[in-house]
Amino acid sequence: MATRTRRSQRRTEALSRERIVEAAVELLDTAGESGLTFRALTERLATGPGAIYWHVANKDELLAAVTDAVVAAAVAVGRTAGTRQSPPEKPEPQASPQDGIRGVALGLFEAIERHPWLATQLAAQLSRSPWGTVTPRMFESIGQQVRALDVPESSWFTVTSALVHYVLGAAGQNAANSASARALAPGVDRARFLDTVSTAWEELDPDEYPFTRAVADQIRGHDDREQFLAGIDLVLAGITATQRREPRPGQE
Amino acid sequence: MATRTRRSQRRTEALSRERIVEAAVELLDTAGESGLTFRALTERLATGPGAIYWHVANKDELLAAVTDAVVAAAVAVGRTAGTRQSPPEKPEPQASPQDGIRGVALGLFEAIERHPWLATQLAAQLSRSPWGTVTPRMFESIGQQVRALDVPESSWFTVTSALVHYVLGAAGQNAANSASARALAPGVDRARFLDTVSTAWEELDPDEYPFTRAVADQIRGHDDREQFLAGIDLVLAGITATQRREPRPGQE
DNA sequence: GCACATCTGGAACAACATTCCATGCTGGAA
DNA sequence: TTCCAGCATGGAATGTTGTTCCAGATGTGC
Repeated sequence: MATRTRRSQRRTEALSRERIVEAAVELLDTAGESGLTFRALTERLATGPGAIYWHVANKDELLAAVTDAVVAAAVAVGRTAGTRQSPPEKPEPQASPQDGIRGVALGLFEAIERHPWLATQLAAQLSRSPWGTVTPRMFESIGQQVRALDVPESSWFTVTSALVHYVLGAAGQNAANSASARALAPGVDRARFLDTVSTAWEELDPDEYPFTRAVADQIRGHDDREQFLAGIDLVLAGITATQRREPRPGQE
Repeated sequence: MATRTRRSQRRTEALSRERIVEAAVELLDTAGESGLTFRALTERLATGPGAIYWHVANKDELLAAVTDAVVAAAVAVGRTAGTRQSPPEKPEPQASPQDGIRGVALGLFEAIERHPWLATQLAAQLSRSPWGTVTPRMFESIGQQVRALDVPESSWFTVTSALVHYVLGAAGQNAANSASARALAPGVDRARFLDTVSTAWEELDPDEYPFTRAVADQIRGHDDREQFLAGIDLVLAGITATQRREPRPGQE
């Protein structure tokens, strides 16, 4: 607790909204959602609550800013078609729109994997102000790729919404997996964790859960990322299937 | 505040886990997520904290129980193919699996619409214990319909996951809409709310948000439920498109 | 060198989840 | 009936949280 060097540090590393957000992200990553408290923040930034409250209105606004910052970085990475830190000289010469969508989706997927708290926060932020700054960000990144498909403009909104919603739901669930896999077995491979889940599902009531028991074994070998992309491809296939036909099918 | 009749009521309406969960749901519905406090619970149940803690371990467990109860009711309704309170005598004679899936999805959709806090809680519960009691419930309801499609067994898990994930993401987002529409304009129609959002999107930076600005106008007339089902149909179309082909397409 | 708005941090406060414990109640045994 | 064991209860007390208040420090205009 460096209490004596504060005055000389004052303007050397001045407090700013960005520094607060940065510290909050680190706290969330290391200590989890319950680890982000104003007291921990003041200690980490060697300051007092008043200083923080001068830059952010309250905890909700801080969480919103944190979520927005991480999402912004995620879709920025995703926009370069999914390869992490690709050299910006030739940004994917003839990447298909499908690959672009996979890239953005994977960017969000990996962001949630890196920051497990992001799943909950995304849901919370979308509930609090659904049309805030985070929704347009994802909407824009995916929508730009949708526009590159041969989808009629009247369907842009619906199609993009479907993709965004799938990404949100899937990434959230998969982030939860990796989070508890990490918590349950820090060093052990996730195979052990998946095996536990699979066994638990196999022991469900046969009358109530026949289907879940039947697919329980498929959990064991599965790869989160592959399955996530398989879902994306499912939606993409649905898009091309329903948008390419001439006027409309008589009955589904 | 009936403080005097407590002793005679003691065993008349005994405290139970179910009564606590029921009261918690009502509190969440009327006062929002922040309205569910142990103090409010004790007042509503005319008891003390110790009595509640005798039945539930802590707030997290209470929230898990509450979420599970609401989800269980939702998929039970959805399983009867989407029509609310249909007479149980003839439960949908020749309903297609597609309609079954739409029914279960709509059941969850409407549950989140009725209980706006459910979206956040679902995300939180899935993050805390992803393979708890709520995931198998949704998985089973949708999976039983997937099995009725002509999908090969090897794809059951992937296909069902994709559907569940879309439902979670879409229902969460749409619940957020109706929630803030209600909060913003209690009596006014949601057209006014959608108009506000649309205008906000039209005023975004043209360089950063060209697509979002382009589709902003499509927000105005759109119906949450229709769009939700359109997304479901998109995934269903993708399923039939990719699963009906004989062995496998050479390249996507 | 002086005043001003900007910025800081410590102390104080209300609300919260949770724990503790003395007391009440109920169903069965004497 | 009377008693007792143990399930069940509710009020008081505790520690932590988000948030507010305010006296003072800091750097910038004169």
